[in-house]
Amino acid sequence: MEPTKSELEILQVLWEHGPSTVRFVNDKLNEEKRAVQYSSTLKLMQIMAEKGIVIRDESSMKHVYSPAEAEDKTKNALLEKFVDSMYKGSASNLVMQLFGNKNTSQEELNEIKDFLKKLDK
Amino acid sequence: MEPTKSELEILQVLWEHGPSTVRFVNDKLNEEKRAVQYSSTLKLMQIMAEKGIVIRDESSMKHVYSPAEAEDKTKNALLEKFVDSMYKGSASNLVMQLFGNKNTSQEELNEIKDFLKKLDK
DNA sequence: TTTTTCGTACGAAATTTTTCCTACCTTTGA
DNA sequence: TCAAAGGTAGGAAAAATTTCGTACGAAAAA
Repeated sequence: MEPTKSELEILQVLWEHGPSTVRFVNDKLNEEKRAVQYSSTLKLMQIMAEKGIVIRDESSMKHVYSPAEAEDKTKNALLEKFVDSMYKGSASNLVMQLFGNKNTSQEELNEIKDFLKKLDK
Repeated sequence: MEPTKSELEILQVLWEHGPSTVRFVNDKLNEEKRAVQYSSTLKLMQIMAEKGIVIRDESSMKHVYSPAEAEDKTKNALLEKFVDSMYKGSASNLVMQLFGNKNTSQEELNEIKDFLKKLDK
């Protein structure tokens, strides 16, 4: 299913740090993103568990949550949706946009070029 | 400002077809996306005008709406946000994900190659 | 002229998403 | 033992987004 904006933030913590408790995720959000109450994070993660976006291990009192799907799979789906809606499905258009964007560093651009060259072999 | 999901759909019609009336946009949405009432599209476009996302020409009775910002500028901003949140700001990671995905075709790759050649000149 | 069609304005409802209060249970430590 | 700290559950409210009914005016057609 489709994670909402806030749900995505939580997924990102789980991706980065692995299976986590609500307390841990909430702390990270407060450190890295924005102020949010513990009970809000709890509620959201409960909803995500209901939706099947995350899996909850209840064996210990402190429930441990993990992403239900692999990071890559979810990201691919979101990326594809983004490309579809923003670039009519054309990945090359997206890349061209990236190269036209002055915020993309030269270093990044070189990495991309190298990567594409290798792919071509 | 940040367009919402529905607002983005409207922007896309405006980008593709140029300055348009509500009627026109609503027709396109119904053809290309999903059923939606005229008054809903009208309301949304009015809100977008208030927010400054689009500009409204009221000189004729049929108001004509255009995007307030260039398509590229808006898309760059959204792309950057996407890269930041999903790939920690690494555009090359995004590209790798894109082409690690089996759905991206050889044709797409060739387009990019051509594009890069031209860039190099 | 009169009716019908097509436009905008606006308020309010519906839906989705987010936030947090409160109750209550378990564990910890004084 | 028993208070304090820390956990979950659940409901409800708040906020954001989306949808649409209705009123009303202008233009076009009959």
